[in-house]
Amino acid sequence: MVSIKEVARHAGVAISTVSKVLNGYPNISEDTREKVQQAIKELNYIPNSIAAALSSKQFGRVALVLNLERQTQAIDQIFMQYLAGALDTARHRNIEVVTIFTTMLEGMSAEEVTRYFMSQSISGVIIYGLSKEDKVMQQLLKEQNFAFVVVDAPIVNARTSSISIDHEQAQYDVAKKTILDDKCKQVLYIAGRKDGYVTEQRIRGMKRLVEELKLTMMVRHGDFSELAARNIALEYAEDTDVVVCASDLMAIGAMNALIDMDIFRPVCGFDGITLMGYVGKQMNTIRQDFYGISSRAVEEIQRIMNGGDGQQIVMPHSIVKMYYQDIIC
Amino acid sequence: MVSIKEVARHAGVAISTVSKVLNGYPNISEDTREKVQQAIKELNYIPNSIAAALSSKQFGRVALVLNLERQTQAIDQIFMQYLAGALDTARHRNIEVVTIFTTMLEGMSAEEVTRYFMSQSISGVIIYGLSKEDKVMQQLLKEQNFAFVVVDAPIVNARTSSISIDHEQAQYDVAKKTILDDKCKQVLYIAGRKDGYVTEQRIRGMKRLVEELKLTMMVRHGDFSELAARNIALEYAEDTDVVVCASDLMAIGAMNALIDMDIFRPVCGFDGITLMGYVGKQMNTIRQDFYGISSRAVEEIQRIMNGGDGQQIVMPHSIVKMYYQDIIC
DNA sequence: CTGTTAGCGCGTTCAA
DNA sequence: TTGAACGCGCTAACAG
Repeated sequence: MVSIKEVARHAGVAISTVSKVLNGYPNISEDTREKVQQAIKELNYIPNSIAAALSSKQFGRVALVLNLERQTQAIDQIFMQYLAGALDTARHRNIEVVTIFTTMLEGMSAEEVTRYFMSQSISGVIIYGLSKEDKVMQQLLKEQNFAFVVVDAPIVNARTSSISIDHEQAQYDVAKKTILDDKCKQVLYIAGRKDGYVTEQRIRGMKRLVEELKLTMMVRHGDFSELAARNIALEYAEDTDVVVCASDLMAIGAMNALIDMDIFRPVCGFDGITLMGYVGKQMNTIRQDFYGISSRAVEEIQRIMNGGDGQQIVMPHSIVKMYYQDIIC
Repeated sequence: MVSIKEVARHAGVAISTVSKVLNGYPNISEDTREKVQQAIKELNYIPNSIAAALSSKQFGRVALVLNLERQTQAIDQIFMQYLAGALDTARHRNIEVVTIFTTMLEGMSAEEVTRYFMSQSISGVIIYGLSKEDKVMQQLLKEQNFAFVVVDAPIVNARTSSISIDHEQAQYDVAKKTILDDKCKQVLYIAGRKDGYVTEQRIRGMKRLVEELKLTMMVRHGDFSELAARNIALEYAEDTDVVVCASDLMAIGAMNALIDMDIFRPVCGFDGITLMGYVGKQMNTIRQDFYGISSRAVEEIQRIMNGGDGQQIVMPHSIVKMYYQDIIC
């Protein structure tokens, strides 16, 4: 492997001069700059980013921590988008990224995870799909040994930023559109897991809407499970005008239940995943730009790693109507 | 950040002694070993893996290159399983891994990609979803500058191993089971993309079966697209007894077509993705252990990085019958 | 504008 | 069995 030293010798300059050219420092004459570039080309020199990191003490790698839920495999699409957004942006900004699934961290204490991160020179962590019950991550967030960005969880402190759409408003918007289109009065709301961060926010959105439009609402927790939503719909949908679901997957479950019951009710979902198209019906849903959120998260983690304060970031959302043709064309 | 130097001072020994203890060298007295361990604990010392890599010149990171297709978003599940398998195993074996999407490499020449990999100290590459048309990757494979493991493509050379199930046999197996169950004679086979590596292998499996059971077969290319498969089924399914598809997604398209046509034909798929359950019907499909394949791929890349020769690895497959209840419970 | 020097944190001889 | 010394490839003062 050809090193900076050989380049320097070949170009007849000092090592540091080569380094300066490499890193675009000022105060280098056009003349020597070209000589160095020439030598680099001729020797096919490739800088060693590891050595550079060690020397500059600019470690600062970023861990992408993905908390995959067992039951919702079908929505891997969301995590894939998150990954794509983060990896693309990190590459663009020259940030080293380590992909980590929480399954790999199972059985480790907060301290062990900290040590692991540190040994990997990780100084920033982006968490996707954080659960309230994840004691270890909660502990890490409290200790503030790293810079954090938490996606879809409203945690903010000196070293932690939160990023997500406005779930309260989004749930309000999509339900309102669905309800007004069909002049509904009685709402069945199938919410997410009781301990989920976004669950409460979305319920608040629904309550605001119910008050505003003078509706009645029944709330049941479907735990983001298709089957649970299906059973809830089977039990309660008949007596209501519309079924609002806190996730696309639950909307699909509810829709299937309605088909089995042979009754029609408007249904709306939340996420905008491709899978929605496979049910063959059309539904309103909230579209989130997962790629963009994750891309933004990387920019934000960099800011915090550089000493910036944690803050809350709200991303825009939109309502889309998804149906079969949208998907397969 | 506490370094090895401080540990040495704290323990009253030399730096090299600490290093030896750390790396489990022999010829260290039990006495000093304990002293060092003690100091490590007290100072909460965390080894810096980057510096260790630089010093030992043991870089050897592994790139996971994921070639995501635009049209098949619904099967992100497969890539997620691949990722999980590779990441888990890499962590277990203490191999550094870099996750890369081919979209990040678009517009780069083979040489640029080589330089990029080298600057990242990447010496092994695992490729998922390789396309025959990917000139850059094909070039890299030819140049053999890195160790390679290619998943689902039959490429083997001195520095490249191939790993996959036996697609010929798997296609044969699942079709045979489906056909024998219903005593079919006329087969509609919806194959994958014409230039796909696995497409030919699976067609061979079908041909063998057709000969053996004295069937007639019509082959059409559905390009792994749900819509294309749907259209093919609409056009030809009526005149056949059974529809065999080279992917689950196409099986879903065919199944939906059959429902629209209001006729019944047994359908079988290939992949075993969760999504299969959402069509609400039961189908045979090939189940691949994506996690296990990827895990094995990491072991293999390590072997090749250590100088082993490329080889072909065949993983086992199985047939499963998937239906709604399997998925949501 | 350029070169010299001193590390970054660690692994690895080679003497002692 | 231990430790001093060197070097991995590079960056960052500082001096010239």
